[in-house]
Amino acid sequence: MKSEKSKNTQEKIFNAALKVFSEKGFSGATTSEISKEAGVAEGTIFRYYKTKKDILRGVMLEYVERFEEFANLESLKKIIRENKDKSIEEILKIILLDRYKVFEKNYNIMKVIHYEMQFHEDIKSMYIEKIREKEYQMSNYIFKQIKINKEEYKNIDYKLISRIFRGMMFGVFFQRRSEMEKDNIIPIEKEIDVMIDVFFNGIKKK
Amino acid sequence: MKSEKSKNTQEKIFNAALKVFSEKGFSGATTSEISKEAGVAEGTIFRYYKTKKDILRGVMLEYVERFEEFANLESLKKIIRENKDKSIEEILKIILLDRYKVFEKNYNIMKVIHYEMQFHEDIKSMYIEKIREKEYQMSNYIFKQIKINKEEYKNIDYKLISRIFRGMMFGVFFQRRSEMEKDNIIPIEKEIDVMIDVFFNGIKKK
Amino acid sequence: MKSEKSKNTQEKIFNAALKVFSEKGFSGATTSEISKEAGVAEGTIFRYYKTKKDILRGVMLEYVERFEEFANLESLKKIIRENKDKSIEEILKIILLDRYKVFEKNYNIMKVIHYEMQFHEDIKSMYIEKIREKEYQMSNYIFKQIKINKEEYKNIDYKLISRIFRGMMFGVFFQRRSEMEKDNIIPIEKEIDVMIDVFFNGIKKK
Amino acid sequence: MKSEKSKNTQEKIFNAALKVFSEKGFSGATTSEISKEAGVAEGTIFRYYKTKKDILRGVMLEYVERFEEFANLESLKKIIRENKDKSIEEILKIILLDRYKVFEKNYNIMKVIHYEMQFHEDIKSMYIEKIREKEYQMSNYIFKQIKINKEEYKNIDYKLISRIFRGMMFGVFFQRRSEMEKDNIIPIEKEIDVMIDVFFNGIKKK
DNA sequence: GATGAATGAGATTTCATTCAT
DNA sequence: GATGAATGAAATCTCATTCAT
Repeated sequence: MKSEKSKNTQEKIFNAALKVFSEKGFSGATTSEISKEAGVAEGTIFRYYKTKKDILRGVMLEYVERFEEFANLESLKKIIRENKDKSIEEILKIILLDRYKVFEKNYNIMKVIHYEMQFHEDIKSMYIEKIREKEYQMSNYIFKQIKINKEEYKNIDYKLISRIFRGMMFGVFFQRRSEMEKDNIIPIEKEIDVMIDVFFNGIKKK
Repeated sequence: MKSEKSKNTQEKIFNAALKVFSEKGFSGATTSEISKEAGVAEGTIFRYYKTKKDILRGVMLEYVERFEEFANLESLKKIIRENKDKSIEEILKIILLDRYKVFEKNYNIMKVIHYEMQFHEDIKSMYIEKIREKEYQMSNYIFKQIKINKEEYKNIDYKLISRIFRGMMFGVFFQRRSEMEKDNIIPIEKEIDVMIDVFFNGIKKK
Repeated sequence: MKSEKSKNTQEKIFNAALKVFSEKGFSGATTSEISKEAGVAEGTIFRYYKTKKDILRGVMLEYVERFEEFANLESLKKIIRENKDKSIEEILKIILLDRYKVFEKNYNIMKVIHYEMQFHEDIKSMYIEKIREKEYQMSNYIFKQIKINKEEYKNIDYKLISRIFRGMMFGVFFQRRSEMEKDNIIPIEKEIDVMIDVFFNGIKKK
Repeated sequence: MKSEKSKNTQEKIFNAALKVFSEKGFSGATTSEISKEAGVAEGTIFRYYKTKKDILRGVMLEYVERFEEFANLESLKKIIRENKDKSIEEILKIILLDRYKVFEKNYNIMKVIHYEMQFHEDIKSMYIEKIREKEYQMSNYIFKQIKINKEEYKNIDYKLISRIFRGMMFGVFFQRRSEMEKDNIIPIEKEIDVMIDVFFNGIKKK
């Protein structure tokens, strides 16, 4: 029976930890800094998380939860169904823009997990099972649809196409974030537009 | 006057540090583990590097050195000149395959620097100046060439095309490495082939 | 909001550090020994002092504080005022005896600071500003009074007389302390008596 | 059979050690810095001194040697004999000026020994036996002479007078050295003049 | 529940000393 | 004799975790 207040405290700790992890990395973060950032005593952290590592597990669980909310096959199918009148390109542009916004909003949590999973087997296997596999399912689903449409599109292994698309998408997204210090960056809408246009033009028969 | 012996010791420490950094991250690595891995006393490390952070700087310097060796505008131009009879697609396939091999060989050092630059301003600014800018120059150079060839290619801002291409390339490369536990992974040659074909088909006029 | 308990811990550490510093010198002292002497864990020291050097700074601050308490121009003037009926010699005997008692009580802290200021510029400049200058002001004040009394005293530069007096006083004080292993040492009262008598007889006109 | 070269090396090490000890203290000095200052390899030090502590013992021995050269009862008596026509004040002024010059020349070595003897019993007992006792003997000798001259001088315990005189002398000498940063310091000749005049006037009968 | 002082294991770093060349 | 690379014990310092209040 979590009280309002204690829920609030846990949240403060979680947010503080996420901030500090994303700025210093898990190992570089100290519970002392997290407690200061959260505005609680250092000991309080350990009433909510048994160990520092446990906070990281909490971050992972939150990541999975958020991911499942915004990225799942059902909602993808729903979007496609609801936009039957639009071309697949148009639909994907909508999806990617949405994904980029989610990406931006959840950048810190993603960054932390992507970095730390290298060093923590439990985080890694959970990531593969709960995130990566879902990600692959979704992109595979899209390009399987296209493969069916044999007349218009080239006959390329849909899994390979799916791989390249995913690589391109995340490559472009991460590249944008790594250029945050630049001021004349191109708008994301324009970049997605061109990315999708080139890619789909590329996989079409002439 | 570095003796053979001492050069050897420094190398052992460097390699050990690189290995441990890539397995545990900079903060998660301990000088004790590095010394064991290198087969030297812990104190010996500090004859070669003033501080642990200094080892990371050494890794960065080595990265820059290696990068400048294999990735510079001159050698890129040379490859293009030497392959004048081949199509731009063919040339890029050669370049990308080469880059992937370099990427694989230098994966650890790249991974370490890409991750750690988030947490160390000095590493980050050096990375931007010495690596990223050069990378951008090179890909921009390639797509500027194509732009000139107006008849065949669509009229898209070459910098934007260059961005998307780089994103795709690194996205695909990193995706491969993050899937190392998979056994049925597609050969890199095939993946590059399709990637280039789709991308160049995509930017051509119909 | 320092609790009683933590104030007590800091004091234990301070006293232990002072003892060990005075027995081994700053560089020769180890935080391990200080912690044992203080009866706390070694790590506890660093909750109260950021670095070992910081403990020395703490010692310096304490020295200044104690010095300002017992040695300031106002209280000197007060003593003189209150003893108007006594001769200057009698007054100075009272002052010197008091100073010697303070000297004995604060011998360790004085010794540590006097020695260490040679090696630490920050300690030295603080010493000069906060201690030596005040010391000079006070002795100068006394001998300026005497100078005014032209009839009785020789016409010697009061600053020079003041210098020699200070030198004699501290020389005698330190000589006593450096002979602690001797058992037949003359009582301080007698030594001060003779010192003052000789000195004032010496500066008087015949 | 010390060769010229090796004698030279030992001397270089000795001088370097003395310099570094006087700047950093014995514990604060490192053999690495001494070797750099001496212009020899670190290992070379240990061919001439078994341990770092041994260098300090060497410094002590050198101090004793120098002291015995310039300060011994025989030469004191000789000076007095040779200046029979001069007053005791005049003779002491000559002696003190000479002692101050020796003091200045040997300041570093004195400073090091005076500081370190607190922390090293062997150094301390050697100091007491070889230096302090001789020092006391000499000043006692002088004031015993004066005591004999009962008519002119007050009847004060010659040992006490001797103590105060020594305290004054070293107090004044050290005070001068501790004011090295000042530029308008009074000449030593003048200070000695006044010091002796005041002191001897002070111990005379009216 | 919350606090924050205290802990102590372990991390980084220093440095006198050794020894192969 | 001289060198300086290597050592490892010990020093300084950090920090996750505990626990009395």
